[in-house]
Amino acid sequence: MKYNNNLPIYMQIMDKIKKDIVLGNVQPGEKLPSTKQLAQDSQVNPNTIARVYRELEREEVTFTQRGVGTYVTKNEGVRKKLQEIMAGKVVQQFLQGMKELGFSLEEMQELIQREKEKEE
Amino acid sequence: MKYNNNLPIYMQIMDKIKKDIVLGNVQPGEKLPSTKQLAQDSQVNPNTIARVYRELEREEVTFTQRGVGTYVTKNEGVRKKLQEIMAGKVVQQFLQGMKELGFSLEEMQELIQREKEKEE
Amino acid sequence: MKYNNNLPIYMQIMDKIKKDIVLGNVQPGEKLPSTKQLAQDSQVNPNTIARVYRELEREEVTFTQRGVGTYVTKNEGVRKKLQEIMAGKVVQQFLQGMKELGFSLEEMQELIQREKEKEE
Amino acid sequence: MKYNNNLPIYMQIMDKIKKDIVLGNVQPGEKLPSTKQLAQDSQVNPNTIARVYRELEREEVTFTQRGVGTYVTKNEGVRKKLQEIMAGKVVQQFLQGMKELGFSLEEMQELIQREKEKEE
DNA sequence: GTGGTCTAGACCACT
DNA sequence: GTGGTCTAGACCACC
Repeated sequence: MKYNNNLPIYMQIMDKIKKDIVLGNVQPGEKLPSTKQLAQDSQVNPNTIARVYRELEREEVTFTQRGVGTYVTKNEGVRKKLQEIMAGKVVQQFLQGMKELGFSLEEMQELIQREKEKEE
Repeated sequence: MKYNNNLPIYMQIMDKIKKDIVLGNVQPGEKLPSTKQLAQDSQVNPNTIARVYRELEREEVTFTQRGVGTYVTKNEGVRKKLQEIMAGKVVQQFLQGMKELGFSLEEMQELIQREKEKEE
Repeated sequence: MKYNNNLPIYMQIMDKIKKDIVLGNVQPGEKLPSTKQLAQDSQVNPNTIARVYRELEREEVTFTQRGVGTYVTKNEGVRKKLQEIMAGKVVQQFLQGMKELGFSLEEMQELIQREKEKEE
Repeated sequence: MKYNNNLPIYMQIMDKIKKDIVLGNVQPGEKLPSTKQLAQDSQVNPNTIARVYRELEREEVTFTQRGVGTYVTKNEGVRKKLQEIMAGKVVQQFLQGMKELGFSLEEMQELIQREKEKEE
């Protein structure tokens, strides 16, 4: 058994940016902070941020204009797509965690239903 | 921003043991491996395992006989209680994660429903 | 026969702190010395003090602010409660010790009474 | 602060023997076990037991006949005297402990009284 | 600077 | 051989 499964920092920052896109905190086409700026804000090495932007571009979430900056892709579908992917991860984690505790899908539904009733 | 949300090793191992109890992999009253044994198996320092067993005893999940070993509590209710507590945590994590992505409880229900249909 | 009835160091230090709270030497809400400071003062390893503060927090005698310090709980009732618990222990030890010497409760009362008269 | 205040083993064994005399488990004039025998029973070095008997003799609790054995003193008063001395220690410990917790002698009396009522 | 965790290795008490 | 305690020293996260 290994007991250190932390996500690398660059992935955590990527997730944070994606979440901001999903929630509309940053809009399609909007400029993201400079590498140096974000490095300072996140208390992280600029190389790490460079990697963040490189990977985001590879995933076609952002695009980069050399000497100018990094922008959120203008493709409007990106929001929806990101939301689905990230939600999928959360759902899978939930399903796995509950299955490991011996719960069936029906029981999971009931638990969510109970939350709904609690909210009312 | 926080870029480290890992549980400490001793808690991860506690969770692993609790999960084993919930699933019936270890029965009430059954002896758990010795600290040194589990330390070796888990590639972890014996002190860390000592802490695991100390905290589990505090939570009345196990009991300890000095010079003999650590045993799962004989109280049959423990299984049920642990299941509820641990499931509660997984559910809360799910709810929070999905809310952060802008999902409503209804949408979460639909996603689980879709999983159910996938399974059939 | 057992020839070692010493409390572990960490418990002795816990008792010392509790006693200080009971006597008002430290007030509710007051900051306790840092682990490293107290470790130096007590000529004890910082890990041992860490355990002291961890257990005190578990008993809700103190609370901890990560990166700031450890404080006596603000709940005013703590003083009274601690006093009762600790006095109970002293009384039980007394009762047991005297019973082992063949004294009755009446005789114990007389001895305390004699102390009272001595004082006057 | 020092946190190791264990009584030396030889004193603990002396106390045990005195307690037995007080309670009449061994009678005045009765023979005590041999050094070797008691050493084995107590899992202790024979030199330690030799010291026990030497000190008990010095306190005139026992007397020794060379080549024969060690005996409880025939003086009938010894029982009473030992009881008083040992009880005095227990009482002093109690008084000090309670004073450190801020209790008055009256309050101590009340607590003992409460024990008496509990017993009935 | 604070507390929190972990390792390495030691010694002790109990069986 | 078991768990319980302690030390020494290290690294991390938070403020």
